[in-house]
Amino acid sequence: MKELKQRSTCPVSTALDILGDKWSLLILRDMVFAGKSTYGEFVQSAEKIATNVLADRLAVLESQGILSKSVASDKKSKFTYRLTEKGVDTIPIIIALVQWGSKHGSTVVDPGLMEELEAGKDAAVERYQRLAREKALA
Amino acid sequence: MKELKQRSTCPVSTALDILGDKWSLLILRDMVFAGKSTYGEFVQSAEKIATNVLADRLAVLESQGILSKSVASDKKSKFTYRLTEKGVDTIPIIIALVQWGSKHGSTVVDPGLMEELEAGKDAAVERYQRLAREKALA
DNA sequence: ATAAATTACTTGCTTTTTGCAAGTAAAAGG
DNA sequence: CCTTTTACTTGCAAAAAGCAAGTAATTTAT
Repeated sequence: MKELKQRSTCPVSTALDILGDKWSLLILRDMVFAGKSTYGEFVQSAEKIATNVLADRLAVLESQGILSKSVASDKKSKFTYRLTEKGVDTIPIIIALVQWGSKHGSTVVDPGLMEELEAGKDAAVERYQRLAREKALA
Repeated sequence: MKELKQRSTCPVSTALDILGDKWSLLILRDMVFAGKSTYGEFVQSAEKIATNVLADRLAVLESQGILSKSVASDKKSKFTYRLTEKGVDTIPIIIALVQWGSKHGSTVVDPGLMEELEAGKDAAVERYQRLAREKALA
């Protein structure tokens, strides 16, 4: 397991020590909103993550118990990454980022998601968490 | 001003392009929870930010309209940083990080804040946003 | 059976970001 | 004045991220 440097015992700080890099939360976003689960799918994202960085981030997220890695059902040369409960618990963070980004950035937002968020953020969070848990069991 | 590199038009991505570095959200945390407002106060945080990085982050956050800089009321060699409305809107992100960090990290959490969050997250968010707006007017 | 394609990486090198220690400069206080 | 406060800047080292290419175990196609 890769040892993590903790800057302090503040919860915000420890959360950022794990998730506060340039890519981790974008990988989690792809899992939550795009249903991605493989290395090959993550590589294809719009933001163009470098393959060595992706491999490193996946290893850290797995070692931190945020996602689990298992051999895919169809091929044994393929791996499936799924959110653990600790990973599912990051969804409120990601939703908060969606809201801030869509309000203040020059962004293109899925209208369906926007509508759902306006109708009620907590309900949206719970729905995506439920979906992620269902996937994890599949 | 400093031009920001945008990786994509996804709201999560654009939010992280601005806030997703090692220090910005910790500076905002200090403003929201510790009521800090000056360079000297930010430097003293438990996580020990380097002074050049602090200066750079403050400049970026100001140029992005997340905080405003003004001469302090007492001394003109002192500056006061305050959250703008765009900055106040980051509070839900910070609260989400507090919740995740306190649930999953080895952290020390203010019991009063924990209790308030358990009683209702939205109410806590609104209270801290109200406090930040009051400060901004002072 | 074998050659080509898929899948998930690794390796070596460059660039960017962060970290560290010291120095500067204007203003305030004694 | 002379010292302290306040907010930085500078120069260099270390760590993280970016880029292009290469490797290796399957899996599919011929």
